[in-house]
Amino acid sequence: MSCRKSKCPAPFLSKTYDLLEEEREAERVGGGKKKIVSWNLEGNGFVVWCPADFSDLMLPRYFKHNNFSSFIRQLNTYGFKKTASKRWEFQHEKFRRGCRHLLAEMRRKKCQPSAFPSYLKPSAHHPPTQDNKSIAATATASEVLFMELMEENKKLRRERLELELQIAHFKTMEMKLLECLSHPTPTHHYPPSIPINYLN
Amino acid sequence: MSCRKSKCPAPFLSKTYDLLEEEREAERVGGGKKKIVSWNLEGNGFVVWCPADFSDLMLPRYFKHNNFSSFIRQLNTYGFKKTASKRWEFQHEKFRRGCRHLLAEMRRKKCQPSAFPSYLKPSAHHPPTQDNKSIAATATASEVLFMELMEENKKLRRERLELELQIAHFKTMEMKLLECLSHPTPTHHYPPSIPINYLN
DNA sequence: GGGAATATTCCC
DNA sequence: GGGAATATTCCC
Repeated sequence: MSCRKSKCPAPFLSKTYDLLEEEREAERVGGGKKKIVSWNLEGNGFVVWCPADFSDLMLPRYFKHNNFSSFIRQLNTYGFKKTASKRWEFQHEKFRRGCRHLLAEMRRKKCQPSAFPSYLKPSAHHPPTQDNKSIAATATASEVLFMELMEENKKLRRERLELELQIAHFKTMEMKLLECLSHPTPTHHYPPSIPINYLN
Repeated sequence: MSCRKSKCPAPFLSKTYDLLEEEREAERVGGGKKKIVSWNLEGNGFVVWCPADFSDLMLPRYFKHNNFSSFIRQLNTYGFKKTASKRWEFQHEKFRRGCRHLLAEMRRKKCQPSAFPSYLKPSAHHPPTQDNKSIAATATASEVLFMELMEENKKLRRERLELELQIAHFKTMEMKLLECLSHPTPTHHYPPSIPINYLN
């Protein structure tokens, strides 16, 4: 148990909180600019309004990367939940506007103990051994069904996240392209950052 | 066992090797400047001649930090030995000038796996949960769980379909917009079929 | 969304 | 020099 843990919140949490406060202040004084990220209305969570700008402009100032998915990985590690289907809103019981002191109570998830021992979970990394073949043989049909459902569930969540990320990319591109069309220049070039690979 | 591990060396090793080769090349063509880091005479190790410049100028170009001690921590992790008392010289059996292929054989030191699963080890981070208090749930409880899983599964499939449809729309729009950009007309109108609602 | 490998930091 | 926590990446 490190001394740091008992006193101060994990750097990830402080930084995320700082970043929201900074944006709030910037909005208060500067106004005008479009919102990139902010506390939600109730102050019990936050919304990343523009993942592209958030990743490019804010992440590198607080973290050692500019990957939205790495940021999300951290949120999950600390137990945040995505709480809206159509926007990037995240909540955690202890993550509230005005309650910086609660951050110190938030805990990183460890690999949590599963009801099913790991050798029963299907995985490419655990080729069947003599041991778990015979154990699996004793599993009831409903247990097998249950595990299959769990696997499919996991897969679906994964796929959803991937699709959502793709959509975020599209939205960004879309805006850039519309920008180009609404401010025409004599010679047109393609905007530089179009991930053409999404087009087929 | 990840696919990466069998084929290519750890990023840390490639980057350290690259950095030495880059310096060697720079010295060959440019000459003049004082040496910051280089292979040793025998080519079976390397020397950081100027840790300050090395940290400020080279580390950030290859890694996500500029701390000499983090670099050394990595060297130790991969089994390098400090081989001189008065200068920062490091050697590893498989790290030799001209032998990039040997890097793939170098292995990170592991913290050796414990015989006990992590959830059996005493830890402040694992307060007993409903799950692990009664692994053998009652028939009704597991039935409820099962139904919940099925429901969530159905919801996820629905969501996935929706997201995929959105993406299909985006792809179509994308092509239309690119079309517009590549055949400019004197007066620009927005193409008619852009679902603006996707943009916020 | 999360497991697991690697990277970085912190601390002894 | 290395154990261990946290951060970042990669992959399912």
